[in-house]
Amino acid sequence: MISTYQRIYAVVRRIPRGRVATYGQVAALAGLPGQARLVGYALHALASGTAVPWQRVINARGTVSARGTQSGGALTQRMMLEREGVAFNGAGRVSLDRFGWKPTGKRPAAGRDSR
DNA sequence: ATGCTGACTATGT
DNA sequence: TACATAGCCAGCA
Repeated sequence: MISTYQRIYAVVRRIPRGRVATYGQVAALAGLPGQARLVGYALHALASGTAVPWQRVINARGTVSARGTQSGGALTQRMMLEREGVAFNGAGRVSLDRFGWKPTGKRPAAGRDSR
């Protein structure tokens, strides 16, 4: 039996490397429009060992959300994303316009700088 | 069964 | 752009 969480994990697993998706985005794809909190909570409850690129899931602001415990975990996540090719600006934010994952398969044309 | 908490988002100031 | 407030669902005590 698949729980709501399993659904979220499935969506997150579909995020290609070098791309990031917002909680709201994943929530909508998982069939939970507006329930971004559940996505974050699901990832929090994510058991170690589960193959889910939770690191590619960030908030709508393009920043990495901090999780109560495990201080610095967000920092590690940021490092992993940079390793995949995701660039962070001085404010520690990611340009969703360039690295935001397009579930529709549509891509903002390769190599497109907006600013 | 009820109540609280939680990796969020949208809107208003 | 940043801060504050309201709404939402699932899991645990």
